[in-house]
Amino acid sequence: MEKTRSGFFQQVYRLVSTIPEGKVMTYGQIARMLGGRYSARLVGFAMSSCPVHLPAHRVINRKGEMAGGLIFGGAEAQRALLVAEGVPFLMDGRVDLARARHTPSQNANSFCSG
DNA sequence: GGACTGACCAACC
DNA sequence: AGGTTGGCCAGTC
Repeated sequence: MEKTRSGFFQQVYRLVSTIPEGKVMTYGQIARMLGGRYSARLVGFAMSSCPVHLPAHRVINRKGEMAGGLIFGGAEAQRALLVAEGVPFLMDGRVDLARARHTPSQNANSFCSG
């Protein structure tokens, strides 16, 4: 009955929903943290679905770029949201994963018990 | 009911 | 050092 077992997507949504402001996560990191390195594709696809109001704008690719979620209105809007939250960017216009990368304490269930 | 598609990443050579 | 391929899950026609 654990939602976490309902599906890989649920795990992604759960993890993404725990990303604080001013922080971002990469598909690979989420995928690897969930178990598979090849699952990155699912993470990206999970965002594409965006069935719920998830901070998908805080999820970007490995290079720090954004796919321009068709849900936000475009990569520009996507980046605007991150900038508004205070996410550090590089001169190239990419997210500074070096500082914006969010690293959960291997336990993103901080709200699970709550 | 079956096959294709879809915001990617990392190992292999 | 770079180019190519494999792989995961869910939704849709």
